[in-house]
Amino acid sequence: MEVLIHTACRSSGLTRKAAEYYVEQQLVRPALLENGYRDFSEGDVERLKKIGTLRKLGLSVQEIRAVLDGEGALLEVSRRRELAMEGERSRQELIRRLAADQDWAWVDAQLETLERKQTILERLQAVFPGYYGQYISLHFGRYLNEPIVSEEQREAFAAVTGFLDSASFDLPQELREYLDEMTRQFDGAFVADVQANLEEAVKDPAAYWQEHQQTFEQYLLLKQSEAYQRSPACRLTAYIRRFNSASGYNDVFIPAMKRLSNSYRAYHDALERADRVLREQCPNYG
Amino acid sequence: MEVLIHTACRSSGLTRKAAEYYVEQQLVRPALLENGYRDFSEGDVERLKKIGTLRKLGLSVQEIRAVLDGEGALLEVSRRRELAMEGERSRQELIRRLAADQDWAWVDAQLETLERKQTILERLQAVFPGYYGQYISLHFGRYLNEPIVSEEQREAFAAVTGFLDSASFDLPQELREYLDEMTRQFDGAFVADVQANLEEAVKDPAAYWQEHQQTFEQYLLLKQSEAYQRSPACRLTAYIRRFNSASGYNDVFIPAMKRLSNSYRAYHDALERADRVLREQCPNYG
DNA sequence: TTGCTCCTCACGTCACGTGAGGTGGC
DNA sequence: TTGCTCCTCACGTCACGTGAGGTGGC
Repeated sequence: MEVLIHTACRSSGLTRKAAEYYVEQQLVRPALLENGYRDFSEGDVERLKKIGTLRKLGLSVQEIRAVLDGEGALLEVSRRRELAMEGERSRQELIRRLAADQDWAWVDAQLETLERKQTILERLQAVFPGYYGQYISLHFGRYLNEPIVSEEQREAFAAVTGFLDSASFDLPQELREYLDEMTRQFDGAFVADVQANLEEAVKDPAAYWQEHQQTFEQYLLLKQSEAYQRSPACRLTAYIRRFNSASGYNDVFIPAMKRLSNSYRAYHDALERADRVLREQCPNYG
Repeated sequence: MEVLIHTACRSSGLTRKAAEYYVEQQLVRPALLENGYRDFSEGDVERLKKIGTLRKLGLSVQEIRAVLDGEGALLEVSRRRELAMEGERSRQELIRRLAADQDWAWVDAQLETLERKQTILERLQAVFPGYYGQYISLHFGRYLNEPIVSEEQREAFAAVTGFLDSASFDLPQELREYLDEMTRQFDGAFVADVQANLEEAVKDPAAYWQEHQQTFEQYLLLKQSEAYQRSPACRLTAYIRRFNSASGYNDVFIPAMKRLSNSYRAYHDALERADRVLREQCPNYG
């Protein structure tokens, strides 16, 4: 029995025009009968249902296309939207402020800072895939809320975006999957936690070392084990290390970030001090 | 000296096409020179700047029109967007869940609930103005996360939207301003606070009464003072009381909410019990 | 033949961007 | 006259909604 468009729409919950549009966009490809009528298979109707759900969730037809023929796509969509919503939240806050005190100049300045931040975070997410990219952009996002006041900062911003536009972090498939697996639980709360921990460590590295000495030593021991040497974790670390030194991440991106953002410079300097302390306390650390 | 479009754009930060569009939409009305060229006054350029800012904040041209010729409009925009973002957040959460466990049917059910909730909240905000509307919709929003399973609930939903579509809460200008003033600090955190307080009171009204007896008694005393009787607060309370009994709020809306949402019924029953207890403890309460 | 479904255009939406083609000013 | 600015169409965008006009099936 043929399933014509009316029936297909009733069982998928779409309108006729919507279904026709998805057919035109080749999201579904119903069979064509001799008289020109479309015949929707059961699979077609299932696809229409999913399309409807994804549209209600706010995905574009392009995004739906990607989701329907690849699992991982939904994750990338989710990351992009998370970033967009972050921007929306900031803008909403600015609207409230503007309504309260009518300070147009201040709002303009904030908007400019916000736009720079979003530019950098978008590119970071484009370079670093999956949850790892999300982690990276949450990490740097914290230091991108300052206005640009000097020429040096303007130049640093150009250097940052220049680097990010040309960088490519192409993990081999196997490591990409491993990384996705490892970072699956990197949501906002988790990252905030890591960040807090890191800040504590950086602030008073000696005390942190005292408290977590055991954990550290176990970790270093693990790193020297043969099992670790053969593990994907080890290959991933090696890949990232190579990327950092070969791509310009260490020599171009990080220095530019330090020039762009005072708070990032402060953080990074503290990190380096902490690193030196750890090396002193723990000779086989590096 | 005339200011032609190129100059006006440079000093407002817009593109020529954007500025032309705003002129076409009558957001600015530059003078027309004999040769057909547009001449932008200083005021026009100021308006263009503001338009640019508001567009970057995400307002539509319609909304900008309202903001440019009435102060309060920005507040209404802010409320609408707050509601929309609330929906966005929920949808984002659903995307994450879908990516994690692929449970399409569950997501569909959540989307349906979400849509009903948004429908009701939108109308609530349309009926009740300003921060007061925001408070009301935050209050009821908490009880609108349940799926519809029975016919009675379906009917109750229709009754709720029917009521909200026809209700009108037109405060006299003077009371409207007073209400806006009073509720200016009703943000999310404040409402959560009030809600928590209320829940505590409702759970164990006797204990709550013990603890806050003084405050209550002062409040009741105040209400009997002559100053209060002449205050806008008193007139506002009277207006709301009249609205509640005359519009169908008490007789249609609240009963329908109780049929629609189990959690609201539970809350409301507890509230009534608490009310009875208070009346017993405190004879001149009602 | 009558109603109902199906089909394919065509036009509108929103805030512009991207030209094209023509005129004014120096 | 040359180059630059100004003007006003016209068309495209995204995911459909709203018809219009014509055909197929019972």
